[in-house]
Amino acid sequence: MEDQERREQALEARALSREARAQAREMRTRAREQRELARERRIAEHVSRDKERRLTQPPLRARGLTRADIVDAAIAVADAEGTEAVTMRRIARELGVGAMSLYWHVASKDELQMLMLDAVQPAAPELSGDWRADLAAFARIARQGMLRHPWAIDYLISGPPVGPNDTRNTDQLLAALEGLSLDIKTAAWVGMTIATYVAGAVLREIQEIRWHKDAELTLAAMPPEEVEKLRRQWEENLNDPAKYPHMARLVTERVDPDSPETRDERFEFGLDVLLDGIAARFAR
Amino acid sequence: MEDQERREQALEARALSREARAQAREMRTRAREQRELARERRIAEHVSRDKERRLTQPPLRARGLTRADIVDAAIAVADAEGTEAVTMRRIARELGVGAMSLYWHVASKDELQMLMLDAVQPAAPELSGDWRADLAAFARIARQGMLRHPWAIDYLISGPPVGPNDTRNTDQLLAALEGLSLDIKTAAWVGMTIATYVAGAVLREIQEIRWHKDAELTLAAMPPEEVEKLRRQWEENLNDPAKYPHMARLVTERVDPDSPETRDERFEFGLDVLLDGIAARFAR
DNA sequence: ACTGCTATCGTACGGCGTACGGCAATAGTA
DNA sequence: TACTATTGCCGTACGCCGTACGATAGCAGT
Repeated sequence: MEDQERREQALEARALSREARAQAREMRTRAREQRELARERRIAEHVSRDKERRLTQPPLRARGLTRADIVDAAIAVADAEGTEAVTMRRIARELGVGAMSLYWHVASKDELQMLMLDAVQPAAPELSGDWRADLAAFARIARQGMLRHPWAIDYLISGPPVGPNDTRNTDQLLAALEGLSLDIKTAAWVGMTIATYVAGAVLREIQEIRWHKDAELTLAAMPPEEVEKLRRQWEENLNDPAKYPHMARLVTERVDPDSPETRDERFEFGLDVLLDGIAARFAR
Repeated sequence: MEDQERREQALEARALSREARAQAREMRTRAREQRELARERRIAEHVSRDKERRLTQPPLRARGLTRADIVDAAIAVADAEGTEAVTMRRIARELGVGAMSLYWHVASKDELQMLMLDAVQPAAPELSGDWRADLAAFARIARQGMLRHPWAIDYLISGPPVGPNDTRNTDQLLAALEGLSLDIKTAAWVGMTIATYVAGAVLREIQEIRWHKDAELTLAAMPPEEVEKLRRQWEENLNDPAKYPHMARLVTERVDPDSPETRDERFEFGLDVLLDGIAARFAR
């Protein structure tokens, strides 16, 4: 076990004193309250649209429940409130039916998640014939699709790797690669490499976004002098040239590699580098 | 909403008949049983090692519970049985203490997950000075670390993006990039691109592994003629040149892009392409 | 009038995270 | 030595979760 030592080293922090503990708990509670407030605000935005939909369509009970209804409702809940809010009971309430009624149409929550995931796969782009442009368009669309439904990444991990829409997109991706006239195996691998980069980028970005939002709320719940102290501490920690000689340069030159403003730019940067690599190796 | 039509199209499947439904349920139950059997077998493998550890160390109650004990136990459970098995009650049982005792040492399950994640970050490799070799070594170690603890990906999404070990590794990654003598921002972005590729690869691979295992168990629980029918159906579906003209080539040429045997090779392929891109753009 | 199928739902079970308050052991102080 | 405060641990309870099971009510075919 070579990481044994590192583990212990990472956990040397001792238990806090009782009052520090109580204070921390209070802060957490406050942060949670902030989060819930934000959630409610977010829901309020969605509510009008939902109500409209409810009014312009015939009442559900008249025309009967369908799989599509359930999936739509689940997606709406996930979009508005995130994965944790997606429960069978909640979806049923949203549709005005009993919780167990859903199980007539879907076998389990897992199956529902699969259906949700496949339902939000964006359509592949039109192909121009320029492999590089097409591949880039592919990557952008896939990324945008995932960022529009950030909850999807939570299900991506547990579900099966392909649904029908996913299959069609993969096929289109292979089509885009025809311009390079590779053998089919190499083409599949190149396509997979692009998809891999996109998946990683989306993963990182969603993680960033969530953490950013969370940190904001937590900070909002703290007294300003605490915030200032924390910021200073954080900066000093990173700026310690003995511990992190290279990270220090980032701080002193005021470069924030995780800045939200450069998110798109960073994605394009990596994508470009990757396409360069493909071109260098395969373009005739 | 441009994906509205696709969603409906993807969900046109009608409700199943009663007996098909019952049969499907039975199959699911059988598959679950298989899964549980496999889980128990897996646990049995781990149990001896754990017992040994339990015996060679002083009993916990004598020396008192620590954060590190809790994190270790949680990691052990996660390694043996996956994320779902990691519950506060279970960890406590594993340690021979009450469930609520854990909360003296960790603030919440979320904090525990963060600690687990940081604890299994592998150490960065020694640097050779050859940027390309160093970057590749980095990527390989990061990947291996995650594959050794496949549950980590589940927590990666929800947790904050950095812990102490992660910070140190990032610093080392920047160090490896010094050979290219880039400005710090570009270096950070290049490093991030590598990390992104690795994250995506790990995500895909773990997804693949899980699905593979799951499919195996499901198939094992089905009568052989059912299996054969399913396989034939699946192949015909993919082989339909009208629907998936390019996927068909994969089937006819007997290329399986998701084959477990080529997992390492595929990772190296993409990594190589990416490094080519970096070299093409930045190597002097 | 009777039968059987479709769709819906109420109840209940076991498990989850964790708030809260109590308790024993220990340490600090007079 | 006696008293007190702190630390570490834990039993109970609450409100969630997914979902098994069986009971309907409406409807179609005979």
